[in-house]
Amino acid sequence: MLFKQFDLNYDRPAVTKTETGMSKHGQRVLITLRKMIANGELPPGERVAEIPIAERLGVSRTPVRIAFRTLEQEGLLRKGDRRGYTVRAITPTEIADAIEVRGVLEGLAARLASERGISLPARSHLIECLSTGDALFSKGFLTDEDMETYHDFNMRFHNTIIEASRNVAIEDALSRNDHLPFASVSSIAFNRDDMTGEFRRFNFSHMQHHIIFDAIDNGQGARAEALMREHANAALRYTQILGPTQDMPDNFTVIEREDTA
Amino acid sequence: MLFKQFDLNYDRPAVTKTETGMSKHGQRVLITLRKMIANGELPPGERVAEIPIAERLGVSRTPVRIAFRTLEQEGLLRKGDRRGYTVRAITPTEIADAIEVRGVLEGLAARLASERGISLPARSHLIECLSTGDALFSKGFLTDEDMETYHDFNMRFHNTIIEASRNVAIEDALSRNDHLPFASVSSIAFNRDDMTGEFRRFNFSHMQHHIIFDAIDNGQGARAEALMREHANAALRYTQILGPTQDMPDNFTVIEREDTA
DNA sequence: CGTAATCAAATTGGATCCAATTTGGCAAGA
DNA sequence: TCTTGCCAAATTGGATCCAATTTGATTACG
Repeated sequence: MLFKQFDLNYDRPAVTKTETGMSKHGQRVLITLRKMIANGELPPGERVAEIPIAERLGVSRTPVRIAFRTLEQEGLLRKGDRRGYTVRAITPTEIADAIEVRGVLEGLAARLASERGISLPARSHLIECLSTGDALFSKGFLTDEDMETYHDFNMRFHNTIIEASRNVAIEDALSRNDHLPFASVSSIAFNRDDMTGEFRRFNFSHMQHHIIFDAIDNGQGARAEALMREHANAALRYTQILGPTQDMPDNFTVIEREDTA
Repeated sequence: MLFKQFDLNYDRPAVTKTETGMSKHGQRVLITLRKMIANGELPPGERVAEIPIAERLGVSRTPVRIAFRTLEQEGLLRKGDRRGYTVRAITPTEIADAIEVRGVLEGLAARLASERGISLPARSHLIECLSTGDALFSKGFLTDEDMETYHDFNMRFHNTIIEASRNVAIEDALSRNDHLPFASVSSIAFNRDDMTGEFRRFNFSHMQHHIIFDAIDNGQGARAEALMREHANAALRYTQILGPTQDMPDNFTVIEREDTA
């Protein structure tokens, strides 16, 4: 997990995570390109060629070629008719679309988890996530560290329900959204200058978690589905914050999970 | 589009479609590997290495490497912990899961199309698809050529609704399913030895198309969504036909669209 | 002056070579 | 006989080279 400002420079030497055993260059190129697209360093509509990118990142064309295909699959690049790729525009509308899709898919997961019943370990895990949140919000305020805690158990809460659905296709369908900024649970943003407002916002989200669990735990599939759909709208706020240029204001902090795939 | 038996051999010299301007080898390798996985020529769980596949297909390792990444994104391959890829098992359960996801996503598309209203050209296109079907079924029986016609307008009907939703994320989320056999509208199968039964089955599907259009055309979003979800279950039949070995009986004919991406 | 044709530069895809890492076997010692 | 360590073979990823295709520009001709 990463805790950072949004507008940091991504040109750092990428020292982290050399222990994975995976190829160094390939992963780094992929992650770097994702971020360059996400923050507009590669403007939407811009044509990207292999050679300039390879030189810019200091690698050969091979890992760049691999990364381009992957980014095309992820929807971040679009291949032209004849030659080359262009950066796909990630507009607030597209993010809102992706959030709506996520709500529907996670709603399906919640309904299936309700109908099929969740395992005891999964249930315990969800309860643990809820308790962690209760402890957080019972203080009456939120710190920056609390936000990281929230981000962590929020992600686990959602992933647990997706697993509990026992429908592997849901995770596959969601994996595309995971690479769009702010369209998945793997990234949240909050305004450091309005922590009171953010407390109320995230507390509301947490209360939704409670009633979603209640619905699932009582086998109320339709209720769980509707609540989870509504819960996804909590992320719609980011489409209001982000302008057309995708500039995140300086007083916002972004927490996101480091992409691995 | 392709009209063929399911168990033909895919080792033919691949003469078709040289006019696309796209790379010959890369596309062919990708398509061939998809089919080899789909029909079990590469058994589930089997470890696939670059060199044997490259030699088997008569190309160098480069296009195979590209194809492996794409197939991993599509969910047909899974990469091992340390090295290599393994063929992901495509069980009837997984196909059923994917069909359920498709129903939910297309249901969302139908609801959005209802709520936002469809354009006049899209409406005309849907009506044209319905008329084509009416002409087909009014004969009282179906021929093999009719099935190809059905497959064609069925695909266009569904794609038109997805476009009419004006939510681009839906198409992205569905694109993964499109590569699973029988999980998308791009492939249908029918029993040549029971064309009477198939007539009734596809006629029912067509009637569903009618009421889905009616719901969309009247702005009944919830109804359209529910109907489209139910409509997806028509594909669930394939999970009954396909055994655990994914063997399609000889008396079944499969119509599927040639994969391009 | 405009249009078409040809040629050069750029870009992409495939093949091959090289380095790095892992896997598996074989041998030696406890 | 079992375990451990080392070496070789295999596999993968990156870099470079080569071929094919496209773009665009310049020139020549109408």
